[in-house]
Parts: sequence; structure tokens; C-alpha cells
Amino acid sequence: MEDDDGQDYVDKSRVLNVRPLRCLAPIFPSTPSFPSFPHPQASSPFMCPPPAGHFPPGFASFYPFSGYPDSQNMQTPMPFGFNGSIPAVPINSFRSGANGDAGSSGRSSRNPGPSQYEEGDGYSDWVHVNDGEDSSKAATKKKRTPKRARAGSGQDINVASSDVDVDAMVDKIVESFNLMDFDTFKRADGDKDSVGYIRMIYDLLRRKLSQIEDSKESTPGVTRRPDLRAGTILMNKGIRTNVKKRIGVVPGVEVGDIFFFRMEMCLVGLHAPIMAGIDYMGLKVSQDEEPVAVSIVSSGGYEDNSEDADVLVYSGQGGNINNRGMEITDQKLERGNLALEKSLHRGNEVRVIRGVKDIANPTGKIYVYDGLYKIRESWVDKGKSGCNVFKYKLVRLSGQPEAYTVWKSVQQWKDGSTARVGVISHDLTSGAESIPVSLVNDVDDEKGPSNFTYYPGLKYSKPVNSNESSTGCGCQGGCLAGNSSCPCIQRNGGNLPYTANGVLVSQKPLIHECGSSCICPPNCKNRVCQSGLKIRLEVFKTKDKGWGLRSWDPIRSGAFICEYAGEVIDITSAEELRCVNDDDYIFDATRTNQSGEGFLNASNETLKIPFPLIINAKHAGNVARFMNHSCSPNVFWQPVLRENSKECDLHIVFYAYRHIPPMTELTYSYGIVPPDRADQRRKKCLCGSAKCLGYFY
DNA sequence: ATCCGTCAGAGGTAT
DNA sequence: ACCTCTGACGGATCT
Repeated sequence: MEDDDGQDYVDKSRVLNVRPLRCLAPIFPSTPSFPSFPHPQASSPFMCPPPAGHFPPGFASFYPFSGYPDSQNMQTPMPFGFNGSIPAVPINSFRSGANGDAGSSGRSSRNPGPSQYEEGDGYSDWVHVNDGEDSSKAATKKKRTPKRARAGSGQDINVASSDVDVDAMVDKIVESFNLMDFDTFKRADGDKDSVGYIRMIYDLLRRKLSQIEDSKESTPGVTRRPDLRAGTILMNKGIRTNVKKRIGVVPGVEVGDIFFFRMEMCLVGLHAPIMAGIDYMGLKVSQDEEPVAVSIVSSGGYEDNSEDADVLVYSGQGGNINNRGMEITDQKLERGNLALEKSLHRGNEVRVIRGVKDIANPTGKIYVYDGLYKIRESWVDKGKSGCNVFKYKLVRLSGQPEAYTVWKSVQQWKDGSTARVGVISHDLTSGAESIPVSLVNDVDDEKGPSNFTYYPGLKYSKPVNSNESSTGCGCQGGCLAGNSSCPCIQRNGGNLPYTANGVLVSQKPLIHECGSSCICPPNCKNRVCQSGLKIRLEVFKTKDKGWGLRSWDPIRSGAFICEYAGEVIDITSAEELRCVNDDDYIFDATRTNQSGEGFLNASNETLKIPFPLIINAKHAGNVARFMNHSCSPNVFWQPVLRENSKECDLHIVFYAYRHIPPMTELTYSYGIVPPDRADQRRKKCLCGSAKCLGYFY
């Protein structure tokens, strides 16, 4: 502003001219003067993004997963394996005090406290599902008018998909999360737990609805929107939180969180409108009430731009900019535009969500919550069409965790315009994987993990014969979801275990992928985890847990990450190694799930492992050997069997538990040992989670 | 593989 | 009832 060339002031006056109504009085009065400028004392121009610093084990704290309810079976996962490297040095660094805020652990710099505008509190919010007298939903929909008998075809959408009892499915999903403290959620505002649960439930439901749709004939003209459907269902059941609009921080949602659908943001109260980019609310000012903006979504629909990652020039709404077919008109100072103008003068915080293209799924978008901004100025531009378009310049508040800037950095690392700091090796796999895996240390002098051979698969000393005579499929063009006669689909219980874009629908006791005895091509939808890494990973030195694994790319819930590679050993060998404490890097699929918080033995089912698979990755292995343990993991493992008529081709495969923002450490739960081995040495856990048990095996 | 055009759609707001 | 920076599809266009 001051340091601008002044042109903006000219523009600003035009705003007043444009102002068509009384809405905006000739104000500029009590602008809660933000210092005429430059950021107060923006501590240090975050030059050196403390590598691991900003991304401590700050995530998670909730989440369970346990019985990913499967259409037929439920089972419980039970991660385990072993971390390796360097006996962790106990440094607490991030341990949030005993503050009740479950989970806000890591992030050194938290969001500024709740805005002073926030009024009332949330009571209600997370509402019980089968609550007889649940009121929250009564007020909302319910009366969804039947819309005039739509062009005939419409309603069979519901009928068609109701051959599956969706309602029961949802209840089962919710139940599987074992929300023992459900009642406390009912009273609470959103918090990390409830937000986490809701998001996991939402995406699981969405994937299941997708799966159902995938297996049906696609009826031309009917658009399938599992995202909307899942959202509506949860809305109606009251499985949502932060229902009341608020300015500023949304409890339970962290800066940097990513979303794959607008509906997800509605459910957790981050941004209510399902399409509109500007969310606003009435704010009481003395007697009157005026609209103020609370959040915006910038996703490329308008001519926004931002030269600096902390600055956003946002376009107002309206004017038929994105409504082709209608004549483009001048935007009016009403609705969201008016709210933004009011917020400019009021100086309230506005949440900013940035939409970015999803590289892994080009038809989709990812929304990055970039934290709080303030509107600094507004003016009117002539759009390309020559009509008036409102512009709002927003500047990010300092002291918040990095979010969008991380995406920018990654982009630069990829295109080579900026070098990744602390790189030891650009590809520690030496070409063994189809995409490189960086080795990075920006915290100390260590030059790398101890020697090992990078090997992306499993090494058997002797083949394990298959006792079932399996025959592969004959799906020439690849297995189709709707093909119930495909033997591979039958083995999976009648459905393809993955959605059309390759995301695992839910955990299962055992997944059957197509293998060498199938004739389907490598791009078959049932060959997800056998074509190598898809995600750009890096092995990095953590602050206090030795080496760890994280991703440059965002990872969506259910996405394949990698398998656990190494040498297959037998139980006797494993025991021997344990005796001499040389069992780091051992993955033992016979371990049971972690019990207690987060994990639940929802049913008697457990993972079905055809034979006791134990993998030693000490001498040879892949990136999975670097994944650390966490009591609140964001990754889980799952046995996967590939169809192979001669041998038993079993693999341990890792998938994302939930959406994982870029540069967040990937962790899974190593699980617990069977009772007869309970005396095994424990290791001190440094996961930093609010639910940390303090140790792991 | 990208791009455009189509279109049903949801919740929230305003009427 | 009206509004809207969705998102899946189908078809055209393009290295």
C-alpha cells in the first residue's frame, strides 16, 4: 500500500463510484488501524524453513482405523515392523504441555488464538447419530422439496444405489471407529479428534459409494457424485462439526490440512458454501448486523493472482464470469463482495483455502488450508471482458505454520529452479525405482543411514508353495469393476478393492491383486501396488528419531504408498536376531494390532496372512524400512496377495490412513507383540502424539 | 494426455 | 427461489 505506486488509491476511489447501494456507507472510519504497515516484526523472514522443524510429528492424534469395515468382513489392522537406525535420542522438543487440546502437539507456532469476534461457543456440533431427539438436523434439511418431477430419469439414481443399504453401511462405519467418548464430542466444539474422525468417515463413505457406482453400468447423462452424496448423508446424520460459523481459527483444523472435496470443508466447518468461493456471516455491530467474510476459496475460476505466496489478490463473485452462456456483467457490491469489503474495514481475519491441481488425479483439485489472512485493500478492475470485477488484496498473517509455501517449494524442487537444501543424494535407490527418492539431512552432519542395498521387492531364500490352485483372470482389457465373473474380483468379495483412480476402498483381511497368472495388462485396476512408487518420497533426518520418510506430494486417504521390501526370513531366524537385539528393520506380519486407544478389535477378524511372513530389511530393503513408528500413525499396512499359480506371492503394502499434506512424516504403528513375547524389549516412543503410549516394540 | 462444454447439484442465503 | 471459484463425463483437439 504505502509502498505501492499509489495507483491503488485511484482504483480505490472507483470502488466508491461503483458502489451501487447503501450497503457501503462512505466509510473508512474506524478502521481498526492495522499499523500503517509492514508486518510488525515478522520475526525472521523464514529463510531457512527448519527442515523438519515445521513439520514435526504435529499431525494426528486421533484416528483409529481399526476395523475398516469391509463390505463383508471387518478386521483390524495391526501395523508393526521396525524402525531402524540410530537409537532415538530423547529430546522432547515438541511435547505440548498437558494442554487438553488433544493433538496440537507439534506445530511450534500455533494459530493466533480465537478471534475476539467468536461468540457463543459451540455446544452441539458433533452430534450423535442415532440420537432419537437429535435436533440439529431437524432444523436443517428434511424438507428437501421433491423438485418438480425431474425429467423422468432423475429419481432412479436413488433407487439404483439403494440396493445396498447405505444407511446401515454408514452406521457400521461410524461404529467401527469405536468412538467411546462420543458423548464428549457431542458437547465439544470441533477438536482435532472429531475433525479427524469426521474426515476419515467421510472419505471412507465416499470411497465405498464410488465403489458401488463403479460396479454399475454407467448410465449416460447421469452424473455420479459420491462426494456430494456422502456429504449429504453425513450432514443429515449430524456427523459434522463447527456448525456455527466463526471468524478465525476453526478448532480441530490445522493450517496445512488438505482436502479433496469442497464437501469435506463443509463438514468440518472450514468453509460452508459448497460451491461459492466466499463464505460470510452476519456480525453484530451495536444494534445492526453487517456481513463479514470468514473464508474464501481461491481455485482458479476467476482471474486471481498472487506473485508472492503470502499475498493473494482475490476476485469478487458474480458477473457470470464462470457461467458460460450468460452474458458477462459488472459485479455488484453485494453478498460475498460486500462481506469482503466490510471485512476490509473491520480488519477481521479471513481464512484462505487455495485450490491446486492434483497431479495424481488431473481431473481433481486439492484444497490447501493456508491459514488466516487479512484484507488490505480493494479496488475495481476491468476484467478481460471489459466488465467490472472487484479485487481484494489479502496478506497472510505471520507466525503461522507453512502451508501453501511448501507446495511452492516442492514445485521448485521438481522443476529444478531451486535446490533442495541438505540433499545428500538425489536418488538413494540408484535407479532401482522408477522415480527418485531423495536423501536429505538438514538438521545435522550425519551423512546418511548405515549401509544397505536398495532392493524394491521381496527376496525369498526358498519359494513358498501355494497350496491353493489359483487361476488368474482372463480380463483382456483389465478387470472391470462390474464384471462379477472375474475370478480376481470374486476373491475380493465381489468388488474391486480399489476405486477407479486407484485408491484402496477399505482395509480387508487380505487383498487379492492380479498377478502373473492373470492375462490382464499392467494397467489393470487390480494391479495397484505392483508397479513401483508413484509418490515422490524423501528419506530425511528427523530431529530425534533417526531417519524418517516423508513425501513431496500430497497423499490422499487410501492411496498406495509403498510395500515393505527385504529378505524373507523364518521365525527361528527372527528370534535369533531378536536375542541379539539386531531386529531393527524387521517387519513381522504376525504381530497383532495395537490395542487400546485408536485401535480396536472390532471383530474377531484379523488380517489373513497365508503364512507367517517376516521380512528383514537390514541388509536389503526399500524406503519402507525408514518409516518410523507412531501411536497416531497416518499410514497403515495391509497384506496383499498376487495371483500366482505356483508360488504364494504375498506382500505387505502401505496405504494412507488419511490425507497427508506434503512434507509430513509418514508413520505407521508397529503393533504389539504376542503375549508370549511380551518380555521383548520396548523402545521409547517419541512420536509426540497425544495418545502416545510412551513405548513401542 | 489436455481442453472445453454440459449439467445435475448441495447448502446457505435471501425473499 | 436464487446463487455459486463443483466435479464427473463426453467429445474435440493436440503433442
